[in-house]
Amino acid sequence: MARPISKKTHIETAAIKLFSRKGLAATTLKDIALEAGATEGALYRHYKSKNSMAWQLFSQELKSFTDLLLPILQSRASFPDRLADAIRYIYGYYAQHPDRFSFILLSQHNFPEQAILDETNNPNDMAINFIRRGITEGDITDQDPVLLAGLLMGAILQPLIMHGYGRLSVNDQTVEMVIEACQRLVGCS
Amino acid sequence: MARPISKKTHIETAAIKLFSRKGLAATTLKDIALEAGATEGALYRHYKSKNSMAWQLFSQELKSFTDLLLPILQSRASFPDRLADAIRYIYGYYAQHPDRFSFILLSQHNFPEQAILDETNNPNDMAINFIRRGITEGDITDQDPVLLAGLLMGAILQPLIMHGYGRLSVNDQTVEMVIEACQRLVGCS
DNA sequence: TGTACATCAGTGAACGCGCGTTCACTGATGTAC
DNA sequence: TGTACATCAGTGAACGCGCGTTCACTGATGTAC
Repeated sequence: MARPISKKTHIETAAIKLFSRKGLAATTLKDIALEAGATEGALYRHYKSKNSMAWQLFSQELKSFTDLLLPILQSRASFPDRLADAIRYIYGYYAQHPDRFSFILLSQHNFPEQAILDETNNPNDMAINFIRRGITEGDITDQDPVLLAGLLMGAILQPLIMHGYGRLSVNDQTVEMVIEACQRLVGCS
Repeated sequence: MARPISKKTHIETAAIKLFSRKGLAATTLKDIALEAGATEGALYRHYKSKNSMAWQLFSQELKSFTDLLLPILQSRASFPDRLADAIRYIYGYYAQHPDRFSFILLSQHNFPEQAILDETNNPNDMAINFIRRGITEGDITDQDPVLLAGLLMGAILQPLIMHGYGRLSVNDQTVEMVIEACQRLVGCS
């Protein structure tokens, strides 16, 4: 018999799934242990505490998401293409890992004090720098990059949130429409 | 001496403030009582339970927000003007009542089962109907109204979320830039 | 006008449950010799 | 090769704290007569 999947993996999958649906505070260790087929004690073989587990999972998931997004935003492609590629990547990531993506999205504001992420991991800063470069290189008109990044991120993410709550179906055609709308929004096409 | 403000008002203000900052699950009745200058028992003179209090506050706050938004969306003004007026109203409401607005925004997904709001109170449906009318009356090109409503709501709300976390300052000029960006987004100008 | 009673917001101590956390123990696996 | 020991993921019972909730009581206000 092949080596079975470790309990740690089960615990992480279960935790991310439950955190993404019920939120950090409303998810209990009992919930997680039950979903993972483990005991509550097993959790403490791998994590110091519930909060430290949540934070550890959050930063590892965020890193795995941003590690591939950053090179897209920084590539040599044209501005509209970079924007389109980024949106395709985000929607593809969500389609493949809905729980992991929702977990990042919903937990991002739950770590008040430790929230000192460097610029290469923080999606906010990544978006702002992306817009800044677009302005510098003359692809979009000069305006507040922080505001434009906010408008853009909201437009990109809200349809995914609505999909998560069953209010919107998302397919390849949807993604292309999101791309067109976002290109209009930033005024680059 | 004038009649003092009732404890109930203090409790409601405190609850909304704390709920909007820490979330429903992470806010305790002790927190609320402390902030309101009341005792935990006092809470049960006005509400059946913590959850019922949260739900009652949420629907009353949502109603007070949407009661003025709906007529703007349904007015006889041109489509771009209705959109601009709606955004000015939303940003004005946030400026006047940041806690109440954030409470609506952050709590909207915390009531899974009772979430049967009618179309006149549900901001999602209001936005969709607004877009639908724009399409019907030929102000914007025919496309999925649910998706476009999502893109629009995301773009409008995200800058306010960023303001709440201190990442963006918002003034009258900002609002006008949001309006222009949203008009480009829906493609109506 | 004063007196007796009803109402009700608010108090503060107490309760019990569920939560995160601890800990002695088990059993499987790896390692030294 | 077999034996003795170390390591460590996982167990499950137990613990104590903090939470939402209850309740007997208080005191102020309104009302009937």
